[in-house]
Amino acid sequence: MDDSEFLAGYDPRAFPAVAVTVDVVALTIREGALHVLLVERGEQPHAGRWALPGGFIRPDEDLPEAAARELAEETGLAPRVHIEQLASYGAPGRDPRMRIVSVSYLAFAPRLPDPRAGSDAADAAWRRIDRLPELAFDHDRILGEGLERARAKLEYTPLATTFVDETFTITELRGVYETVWGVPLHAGNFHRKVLSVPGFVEGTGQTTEGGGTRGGPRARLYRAGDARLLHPALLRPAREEAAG
Amino acid sequence: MDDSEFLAGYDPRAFPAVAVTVDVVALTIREGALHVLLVERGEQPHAGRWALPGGFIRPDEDLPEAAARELAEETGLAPRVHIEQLASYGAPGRDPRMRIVSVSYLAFAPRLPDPRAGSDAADAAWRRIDRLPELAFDHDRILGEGLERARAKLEYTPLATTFVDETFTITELRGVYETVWGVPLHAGNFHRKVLSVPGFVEGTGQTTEGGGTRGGPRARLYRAGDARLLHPALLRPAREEAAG
DNA sequence: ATAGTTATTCTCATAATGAGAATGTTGTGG
DNA sequence: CCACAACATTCTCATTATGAGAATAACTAT
Repeated sequence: MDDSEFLAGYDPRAFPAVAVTVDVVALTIREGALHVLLVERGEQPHAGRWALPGGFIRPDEDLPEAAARELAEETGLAPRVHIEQLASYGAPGRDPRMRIVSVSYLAFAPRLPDPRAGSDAADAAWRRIDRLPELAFDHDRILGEGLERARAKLEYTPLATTFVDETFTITELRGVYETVWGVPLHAGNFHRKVLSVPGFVEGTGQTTEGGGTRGGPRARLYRAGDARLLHPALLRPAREEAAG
Repeated sequence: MDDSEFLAGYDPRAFPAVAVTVDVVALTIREGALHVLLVERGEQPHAGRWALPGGFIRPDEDLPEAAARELAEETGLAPRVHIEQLASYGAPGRDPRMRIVSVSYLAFAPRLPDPRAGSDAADAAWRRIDRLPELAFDHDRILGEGLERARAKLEYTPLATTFVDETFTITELRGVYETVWGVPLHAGNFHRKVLSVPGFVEGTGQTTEGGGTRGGPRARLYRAGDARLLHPALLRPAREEAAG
């Protein structure tokens, strides 16, 4: 196999230009619904279509920095934002301009302010996950994988706490699970579970000022605990699905 | 913030060259120990050091194809190899030659043949995970993340079956878990668990030719079932660890 | 006050796990 | 050929985790 061995030694500088971008799937909860940050493209290709915020990495910038910058450009970097790498995409034709490899990031954040459009975007907005237009490039796929990652991460990490305020009630936390997973959870069992997992939440000794708008007792306030992983995990209710 | 908005619109073609490589963390089990495929670098930088197999992507090639090609160049592409994307790394100084963004892949395979060195490698070999030299570039970190991913994936997917032959005994499967996790498992409980998870394995109706070399009954043979996920998962024994 | 809401705690049945042991088969060494 | 050790497989029993429903009590609005 001289041929393949020769090609393996190919000179990298002889390659056509490859550009690397980061794209961010930023999720937050607003008005009880899961939202993703989108920008309306102002330039070709796909001008006028909505897309994930993102852009080219800079020469002196590491990947996570680039992701944080892109997010900050639209939202003003909020405190307590969790960012993690999602996946990379590099199919030859995914961007018509040139060969682009995109590294995607997933961000969870508590109620963020309304975004403002960056320079290359016509508009930027938080959009409900369940009412989305078709996105530019392969961003539908990236968003889909980000959502699945987010849903899975709620199971075995305490990241749900990054969607709520510094202190929160068990019911608010349950609301995060319910809106991200899209299923109702048993209030009593959820309560028992959250309090039984070591390091998930810790009590503050305080309660809400008053009951809910429609009544009910004051709820105790908690803050995030120091666990990085939930043991045992808080699993999604089993879907019926057959094998496959 | 005109400044940041201006920079966000930066022309990508004005960027210094970025090269994209794929690196593969290929794992297999040989003689009861977990091994990773490494190549000894024949060229600068890091000539003489061991590294993960990898190389530059080609212009017409998608990322997963590039990973499969790199793996095949060293091992001759074996059947039943599972490959999945791991993560990407792009810190500005990680390769002294130029800005390189590396997309890493994780591969699981049953007993693969001895590798042969590719054109740019002085040597290639399966090396025991527990007796490794310090690797070139940031490959120690990539390998570490690959190992953790592999250990986690055994918990909730049937991927352990990709480390064994087409048909296998429950004890062989248990051996995979024990060597990847590095802990002994209770034979009886493991047996019960594997057979109780729907779609994990299916019986072939056959047994091994004879008992083990030191005695014991013939073991039943199984093949991988059609489940993609294990429900409920087969969790690692809880480590004692305090919170954190 | 009264009814409707909701946080929190309980109870009870069932599922899943960890540990240890029993049962029966098979290879090895007398 | 026989006793024994090794090992696959099955069981038992205690403990833990989960799902469902209900009880208790603290609040708001009427």
